[in-house]
Amino acid sequence: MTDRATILHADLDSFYASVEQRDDRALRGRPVLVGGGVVLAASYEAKAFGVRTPMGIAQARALCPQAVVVPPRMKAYSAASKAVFEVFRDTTPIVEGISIDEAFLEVGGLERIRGAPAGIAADLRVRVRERVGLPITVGVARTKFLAKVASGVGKPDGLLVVPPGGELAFLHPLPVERLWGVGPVTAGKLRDRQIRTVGHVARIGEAALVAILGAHAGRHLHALAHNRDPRRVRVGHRRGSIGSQCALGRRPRPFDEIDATLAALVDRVTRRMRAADRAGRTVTLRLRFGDFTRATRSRSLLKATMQTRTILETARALLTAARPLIEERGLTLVGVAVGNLDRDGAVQLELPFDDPHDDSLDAALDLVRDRFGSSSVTRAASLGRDLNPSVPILPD
DNA sequence: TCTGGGGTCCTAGGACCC
DNA sequence: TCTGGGGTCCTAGGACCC
Repeated sequence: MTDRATILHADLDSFYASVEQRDDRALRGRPVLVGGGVVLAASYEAKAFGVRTPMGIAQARALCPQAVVVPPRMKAYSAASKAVFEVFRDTTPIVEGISIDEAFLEVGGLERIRGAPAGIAADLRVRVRERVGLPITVGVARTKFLAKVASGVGKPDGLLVVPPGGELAFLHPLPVERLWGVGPVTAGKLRDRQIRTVGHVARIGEAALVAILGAHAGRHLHALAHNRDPRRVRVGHRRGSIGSQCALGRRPRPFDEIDATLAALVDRVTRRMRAADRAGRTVTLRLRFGDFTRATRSRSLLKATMQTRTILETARALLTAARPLIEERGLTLVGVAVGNLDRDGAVQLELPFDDPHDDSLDAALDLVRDRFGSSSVTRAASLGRDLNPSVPILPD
């Protein structure tokens, strides 16, 4: 970690609702809900009434009867997102998109050209407002995690810089729910033990946290509570799966109808795969039942494909196998996803090492991990006696 | 007035391999 | 024949994110 706060987390405020207010004057200053069955986005005027996502539209209307409900216009949102990301990339080449409406930006090393991070962040907010017409909040900190927390605290339409040295004073009074990765289940486990603030998480020690949450989550949370987060801003992320799902409602459906829905989902997914030029090898069928339990069934093919026929055949086989479960519990949601997407553009480096336990191999791997991100680097082969060690680099 | 649609990452057991 | 370490891939489930 450097001694300067150079990581920006930029997060559009109530993104879908803001786009609707931008495009329709009549909606400005009024509570706006975007959604069909549930609220996908609520404007701050609506949030003031306690509306949250994802809440049923009916419940949201009850809280805020004067709200205007508009159906989502995904094309408008993705166009707005593209325009905002252009502003991001005009600011710095090191942009890591997290979702349609947020990204990390690394602005260290831009001092000479664009000035200090706080100024860059302020400019960024102005330019997003001028060029795209949307409010955005930016958090600035030394770590990704803290920049994200800062933008959350700084909302709406704000800028919050956490100065180096002031991190723990900022972080520790916050409720644990503010930590990235703490959802309802984890928060509940902590609350059961009277742990409510980040400061408390930091004090109780790693071993205790591991005992409560398990090895990975415990260590991770402990590190975050001390603002230890070595992750760098990464460019060139590629997703690992493409999927589509469809809620069916509570009404029982004949199996034929479910099968037809599955075919439509597979068609949608394979179209998107072809548009993105990504083939995948693992087909996953996602099911949700009347009692809200879930099940997934998956099968891996020998070879990656984007062919509708192959993927549909596989998905159908999974659906047929799950038929007894469906008839027993009643299906309320069906989805299909194709994962294990091929990593084209993979580079394979063959590095000869006489001694398989040579530390320099690990050093080389660390170097590559630092450049490309740890999840995109794997060893091709284990370093057994008679193997030819090689290191593939897979930018994802 | 019960809960959308798109994803990510982690865990854990079993099969299989050297 | 038995034992062991070290590893990969597959499948299913679960928590979490926006």
